[in-house]
Amino acid sequence: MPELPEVETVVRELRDGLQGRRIERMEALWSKTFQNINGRDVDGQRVRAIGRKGKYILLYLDDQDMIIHLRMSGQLLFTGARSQAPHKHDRLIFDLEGGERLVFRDARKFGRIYLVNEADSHLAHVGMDALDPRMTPSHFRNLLRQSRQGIKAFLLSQKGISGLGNIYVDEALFLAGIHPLTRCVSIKNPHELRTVILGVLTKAIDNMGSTISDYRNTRGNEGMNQHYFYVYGRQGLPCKKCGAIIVKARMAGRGTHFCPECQPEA
DNA sequence: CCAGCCCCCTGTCGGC
DNA sequence: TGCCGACAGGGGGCTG
Repeated sequence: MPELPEVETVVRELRDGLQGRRIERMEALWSKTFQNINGRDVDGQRVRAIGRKGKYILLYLDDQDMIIHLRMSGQLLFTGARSQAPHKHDRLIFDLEGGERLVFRDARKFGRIYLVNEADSHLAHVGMDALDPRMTPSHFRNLLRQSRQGIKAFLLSQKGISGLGNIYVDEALFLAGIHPLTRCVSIKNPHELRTVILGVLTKAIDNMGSTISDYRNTRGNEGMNQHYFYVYGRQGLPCKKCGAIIVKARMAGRGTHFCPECQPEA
């Protein structure tokens, strides 16, 4: 479900509603969700700071770091009253000081929450965040030079650059006029692709993310960016640039949407 | 190294 | 209506 813009939207809301507050008690309703690496517990700890790397949410607690990945259907929701019974899909409950409650809801049970000593070292294998200022034009160009993968597979891999998923890869490649199977090395204008990626992600953040079915922000609201897609989910409809019919095909293991005219095969 | 599977799960939708 | 397969914003593991 959530890619960088959806995760960033949630992170900004958590900075508002969770940062600086104490977790009085955590309750696990589905044991697989919570992966406790070092065996300690979070009860009584304060959330000192909140960060993000790619699609990972980082909670810096007093003594440990918590890493949250929503995967396909995970949601973090402020639900208010503690008296109400848990929702069918609630996997983890955080009772916060002051009486409010933060719930991790996840229909498909793919989401994971890790308690680790240091988040940053734990995520060292994840590529640089797409919006990191160090993702300069020359750095991005070098990443493309070093990979022999197709561009869609590379951007989805989270190696080198992290945060893009199936929606925003398809949208960015369309706007850059690049066929999804183009080899990274063969991309003529990496600078332009990087610029397009930044534009696609920041516009989606401005629109509070994209909701296809499951994504909600921490208040349970849908995003708005799904109303502005060029290709994602638009198979069979005319291209907004040239009028050709948008095609959906399986590429890099995922449903892939593109315009055969605007994104010719290399 | 890379592409292509499978798996982890549940819900939804289209076809018959 | 009901059943059944395909598919879904992700990612880890395995094989060829």
